[in-house]
Amino acid sequence: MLIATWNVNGIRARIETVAAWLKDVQPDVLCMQEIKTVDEAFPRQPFEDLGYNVETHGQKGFNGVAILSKRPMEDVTRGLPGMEDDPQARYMEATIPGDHDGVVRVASLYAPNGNPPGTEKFTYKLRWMEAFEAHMKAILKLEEPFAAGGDYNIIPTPEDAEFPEHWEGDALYSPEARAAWRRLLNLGLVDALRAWTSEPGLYTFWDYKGGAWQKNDGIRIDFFLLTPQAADHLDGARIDRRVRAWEKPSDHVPLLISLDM
DNA sequence: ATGGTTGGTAGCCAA
Repeated sequence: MLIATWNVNGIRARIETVAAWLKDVQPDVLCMQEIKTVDEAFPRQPFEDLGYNVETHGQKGFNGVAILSKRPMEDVTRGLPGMEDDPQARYMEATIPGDHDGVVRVASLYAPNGNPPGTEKFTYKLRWMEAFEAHMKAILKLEEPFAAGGDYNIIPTPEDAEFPEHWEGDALYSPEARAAWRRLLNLGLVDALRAWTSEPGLYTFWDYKGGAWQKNDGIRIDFFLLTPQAADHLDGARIDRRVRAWEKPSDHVPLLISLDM
């Protein structure tokens, strides 16, 4: 089964782009971030018309995540455990049956940006990552297939940026954020794209500003982290950078994984 | 060279 994650930067501004991409690639599941709308205003119809079930966890104006799935979803949960008082909509999960007899639980997450460092936004980013790490510890104990897809807002290594020097002093490249990422890997979670390929220059985000796309000033900040039981089924991972050159693009592009299940 | 695009909103705000 093909599972994708894509920070769409406003679903109401991206209906045609996302629908065209779904028609072309036909993923079984799409995790979306930054839908930037309340659930009631999410444009469900165009995606239901393409054969997708739609579950959302939105808020007014900012943030917001969603999961689209061709197969019906079960046990949908909204909000990150340990962050129950958080008004920002950044996390949801759903259980999705595979093509055969397997089942995978999927998370769609939008981790805080955290800029600028040294502010409340930065401490919120670190607090959110701590809660996510604690939740992943609990997930790993279940020893079940689990795929956490989304915008982690972390540049883990210099190899994850075309110009790492551009990101010195940025929250995404801060020692604290990178340490949070390493702790997730040290728990035993697998970076799906890196498990599949060691190809350099793989990025998922190019800023709208300063002609970043034209200069290939990209960073890899969108990921699928897999439990070992999900990684056992991994039989492909790729970034679809074509869409960054489309009309009215998001500043992020889709990341896809294929699970043989 | 504290920059300069986009989306959603009425906060120049967040990214």
